[in-house]
Amino acid sequence: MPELPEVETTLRGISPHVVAHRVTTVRVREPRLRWPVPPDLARNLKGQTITGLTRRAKYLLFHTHRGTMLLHLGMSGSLSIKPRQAPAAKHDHVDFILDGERCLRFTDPRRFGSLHWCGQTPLAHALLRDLGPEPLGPDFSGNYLYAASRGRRIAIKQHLMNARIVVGVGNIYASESLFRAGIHPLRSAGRIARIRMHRLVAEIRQVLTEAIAQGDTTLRDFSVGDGRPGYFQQALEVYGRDGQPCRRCGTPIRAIRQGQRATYYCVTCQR
DNA sequence: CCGGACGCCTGTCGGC
DNA sequence: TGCCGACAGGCGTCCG
Repeated sequence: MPELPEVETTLRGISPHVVAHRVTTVRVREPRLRWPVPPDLARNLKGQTITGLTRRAKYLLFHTHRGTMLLHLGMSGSLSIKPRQAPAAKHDHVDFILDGERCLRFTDPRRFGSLHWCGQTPLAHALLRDLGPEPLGPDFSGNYLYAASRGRRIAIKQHLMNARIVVGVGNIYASESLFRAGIHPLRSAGRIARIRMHRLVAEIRQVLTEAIAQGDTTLRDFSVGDGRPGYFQQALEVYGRDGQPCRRCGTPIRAIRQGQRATYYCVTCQR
């Protein structure tokens, strides 16, 4: 399910229910996620107050005085806030009881998500250590992306989805931002001019920002975890529009495969 | 170092 | 209707 905007929306939705609240019980029904849920996770977290909730790439970081829990939603994961005694459905794998009252529930049909426990320096964790800059942060600039693309023969679309280059640009927004920037997804990263990289970075930031804003709107209309929109019903320009006319020029949108992932683009608007 | 392929899972959908 | 393969928004790991 989640690309970065969905993760950010999840963070904003659950934050008020989680931050400054105490985890009184951890219930792991299914430890077989992408990696086994650490056996000591419950012991470490139990009794701790969540002092802060942050995000790095698509990981959510639950901070406590004893350490930090990392949570990744994988492709089909979601978090919801439920009453303490809410009956568990099929893919409800982990419950965190908060103040003995409410329940933060992790649901994930495909079990590509994961939970980790790490110490006081979570950013040093192996999964976070080598990640590139945040797409909405100050370090992600046209100059940076240009420099990070020198000598790279890989297609720009796959380059954007490389978390060592920049985090949080998933399959949907890679296609969408390349369309907005007028860049062909198959073009070699190393053969894109600096000025076009500036444009591309601006479009990535713009499309992610719009999606997050839409998430905020959605949050106002639906409480966290009635599981409402899986992903944003945003007006996507190319993603999933194979054969439909380009909104800009009318040429049918084309679908191809790049590294086992679907790519959508307009042959006329993107060069 | 780089780039490409694989695999972890379940659910859904289209075609026959 | 039932079966079967393809595919799904991620990403760490392995291999050449």
